Amino acid sequence: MCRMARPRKPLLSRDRIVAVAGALVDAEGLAAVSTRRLAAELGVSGPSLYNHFRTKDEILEAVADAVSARVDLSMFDPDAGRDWRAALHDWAVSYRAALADHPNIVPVLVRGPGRRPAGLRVADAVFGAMVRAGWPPAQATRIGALLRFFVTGSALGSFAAGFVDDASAYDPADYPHLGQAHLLAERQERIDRDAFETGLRALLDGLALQHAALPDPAGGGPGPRDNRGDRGGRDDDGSVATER
Amino acid sequence: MCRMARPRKPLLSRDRIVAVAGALVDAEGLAAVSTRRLAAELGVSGPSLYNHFRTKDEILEAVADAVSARVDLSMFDPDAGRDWRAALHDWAVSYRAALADHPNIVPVLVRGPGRRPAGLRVADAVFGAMVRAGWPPAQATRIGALLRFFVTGSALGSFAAGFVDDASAYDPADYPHLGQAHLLAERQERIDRDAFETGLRALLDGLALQHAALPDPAGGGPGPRDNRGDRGGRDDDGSVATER
DNA sequence: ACCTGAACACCGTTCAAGT
DNA sequence: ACCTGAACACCGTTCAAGT
Repeated sequence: MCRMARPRKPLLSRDRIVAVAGALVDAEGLAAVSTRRLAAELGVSGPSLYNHFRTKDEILEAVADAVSARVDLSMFDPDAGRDWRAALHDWAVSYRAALADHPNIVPVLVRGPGRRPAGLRVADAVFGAMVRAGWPPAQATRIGALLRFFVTGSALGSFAAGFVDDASAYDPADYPHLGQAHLLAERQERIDRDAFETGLRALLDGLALQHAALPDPAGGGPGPRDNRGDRGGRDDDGSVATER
Repeated sequence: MCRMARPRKPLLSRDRIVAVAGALVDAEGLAAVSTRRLAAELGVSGPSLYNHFRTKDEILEAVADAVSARVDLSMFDPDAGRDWRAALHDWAVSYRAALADHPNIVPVLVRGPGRRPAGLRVADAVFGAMVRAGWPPAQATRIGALLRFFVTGSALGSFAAGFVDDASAYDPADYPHLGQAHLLAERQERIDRDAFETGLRALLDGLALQHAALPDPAGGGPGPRDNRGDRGGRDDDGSVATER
């Protein structure tokens, strides 16, 4: 009966806030998350959240980071025995699957890894593995970036999603090639997945051509060089000349 | 002096609203666009906007469409004499440039072409040109989608943007490969552009391998088939078996 | 330290009223 | 037809007050 202002045991924790916020985003979308609504879901009043996060945006960032943290990175482990191409493929597939499981948070996620720890762990793992595979550091940076472009783009901007399932919206005189556009809507997921697979294969095929054209690594050893721990750190910032 | 409720000449038009909204988005970002703020910028009161658009979101969609409309599509014109690869390259570059000119509207743009006319014109142009170049219709659909994934992903989710320009945020013990991370921030634009170029080349190289492996088009004519106007329209919906 | 209600300065949208 | 002010049901965030 005692309606206290503060219970002996804290009602909230960052983890619980993030878990409930994530569930709410998944169930009802980003727009459903207001501080008042989220607080109600947690059984507290709105301003209570500000004891644990500085802004609502920080809460959403934490939700996004939790999703990023679920992306498998084990394929970049040197002990996993995956070559760079197989590792990139597995990573992209795992990355896309994680985003597809939580599509509503993707708009937050794509704002960049930011200070989110999981985003940084990903960038570090990709970079390290590509350098170990013989890619110049500047190129390793680009590969991490461009694969992220492709995966997040495929998770966010469904191409087929645009085609509304309403044939009357499309006058064939305006769009001579889109007569079947309304059919595309119902097959959206299939098309997006096929486009993702086609694009990923093309991307990896194209990168393989570039990798094959790489000069032998300095020192001329037979195996792939492994420079964990002793990179000079002076050419991993993009300062290496581009090759075109 | 007469403060009339309605002037003899309308104060607003859809075009003027879109133009001012676009300028506001460019100058101060999406968050700065409230109906009241936009109306003030237009010299009217908030609710006036609802005489021209049904929702605020429709206004933003129109702004996004205006940006889409500025993407060059002339490279897909059969008279332009560009092969499919050169046309895709030029389109991707033009597309990215249009988005880079108006980065703040990109989150709206990536929600899909929707009913926006410009988005549909783009999809139609790419699809038509790819089919003319001999790609099976299902594959032509995928190519449009996957290039859109890559271009929008590169415009939205800057990889380097995540690295805050503050070395203290990165404990080398946590991220062994990111010692120079704070340097990345100031080179963000360069890295993103290089990653885009590297990825685009890889994508096109990879697609060229797939195109070269295509069986000869039915009918066995020497030139690329041109089926403008007489596609059956029954296999452009993704029903063609994938080749993996 | 952690939660509360009240309050501030906003939102998008509706609507009756004006001309 | 097109614009207005008033109003409704919200926002994110701050803050003094409680324990």
